[in-house]
Amino acid sequence: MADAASNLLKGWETIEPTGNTREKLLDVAQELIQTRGINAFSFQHLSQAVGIRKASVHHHFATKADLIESLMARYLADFEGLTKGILASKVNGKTKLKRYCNLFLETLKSGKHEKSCLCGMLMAEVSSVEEPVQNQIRQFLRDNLDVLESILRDGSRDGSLNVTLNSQKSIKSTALVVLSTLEGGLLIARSDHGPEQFSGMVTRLVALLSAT
Amino acid sequence: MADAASNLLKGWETIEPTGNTREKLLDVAQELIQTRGINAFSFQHLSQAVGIRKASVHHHFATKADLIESLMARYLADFEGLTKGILASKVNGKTKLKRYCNLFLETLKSGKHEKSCLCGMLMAEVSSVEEPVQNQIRQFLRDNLDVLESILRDGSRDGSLNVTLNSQKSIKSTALVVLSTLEGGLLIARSDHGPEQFSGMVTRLVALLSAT
DNA sequence: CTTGAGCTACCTACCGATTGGTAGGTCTTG
DNA sequence: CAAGACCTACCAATCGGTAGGTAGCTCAAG
Repeated sequence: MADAASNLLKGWETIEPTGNTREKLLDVAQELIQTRGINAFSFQHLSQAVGIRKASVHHHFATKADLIESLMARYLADFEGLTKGILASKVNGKTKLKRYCNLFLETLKSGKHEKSCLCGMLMAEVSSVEEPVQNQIRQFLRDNLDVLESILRDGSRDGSLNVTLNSQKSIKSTALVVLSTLEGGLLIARSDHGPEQFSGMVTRLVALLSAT
Repeated sequence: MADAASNLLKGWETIEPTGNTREKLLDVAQELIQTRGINAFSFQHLSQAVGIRKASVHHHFATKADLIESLMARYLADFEGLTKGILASKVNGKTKLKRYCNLFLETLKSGKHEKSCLCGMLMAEVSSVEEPVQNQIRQFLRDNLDVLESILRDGSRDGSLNVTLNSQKSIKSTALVVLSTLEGGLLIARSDHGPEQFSGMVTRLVALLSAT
């Protein structure tokens, strides 16, 4: 590592298309935040993991707030793509609900260490993020509650889920129960008995909402 | 249950609580962790809030890990007292469940800023705490799941709650769903629409588990 | 074809502030 | 006088961030 000069020269031969470093920084930052949290990761860790110097990270993201905002924007877009895929699939509501829950399970299982939802981690440390990111968090919640509401409505219509639809408030509350369960379940499973525990919980949650 | 404070002492001749400074330190630390998280509070903040110097905090708690361990020990004991009171009360299971959920609502509403569950915050930042505290977290989870299981069993017996009891695994999973919902709901409500939102979610959760 | 301005991406070296923690002294009280 | 509680003064490490420089690429003007 001491011969940074030769690293520099040899590095350029195998340089890849621009934009790659920035994405890699976001990838590592996301993994670090999902495993450790926002206040337990630093530009130092980030730079070491990616293989560039700390100051170079600032070239891509001026401040930590900028980094997190960019990261959340990407996360929101990714999640929206995944949920749209589920909503568009031609299966009944119960199956859609299962698939939606599996997004969280996959998050927990992916990577070397057990990860939580990025937005869940930011919610826990919400007092440490700037206002733009707080708005992004609320956006994530609104998006997901809308998706869940849609799924619950589908399931109620096709008879696979049992949700009382007479009250507009009721279905929104049910969506909130589901999202809360998934977010809380991730945190608990990560500290306790891992993906298996989470998976069992999801099964029970879906059963609670299923038609008898 | 062993008092963690006595672990710091060679002998156990000083069981009696020392001056209230120590308790005040724990109070402030708990409030800071519940609002900001473990990595966003420092001995500096703590000393300023209590009105003593930073070095004096170290007189009461040698390290940050010691502080958190003592804090969690107190929290576990407090929570156990509260839940025992609920379990012992002569009301039906559904009412017990409502009262249990209200413990979390009260946590959210208490204090100047909106607070989450201490254990929920530690779960989010679990990678930043030492092994003894990780064990305390798991203890908290086990205690609460046992309490919930007991409540659900009561409600099933007296007919106020509708939980399929044929499977031992089912009732444990249901307890986990409830705890996850409460922990996740605290985080969401704190970032979104506050105690009202949480309260509405709890109402829906109880309804989902109620006898038709 | 060459030159050089301007760009991106990265670097070394530094900044003040804050972190958790320690050494050692002072004051009070039983 | 012993011990608990609190103090001042310090430490190395790390934090987010900045200043200023360099290597390679692109592209237009001479």
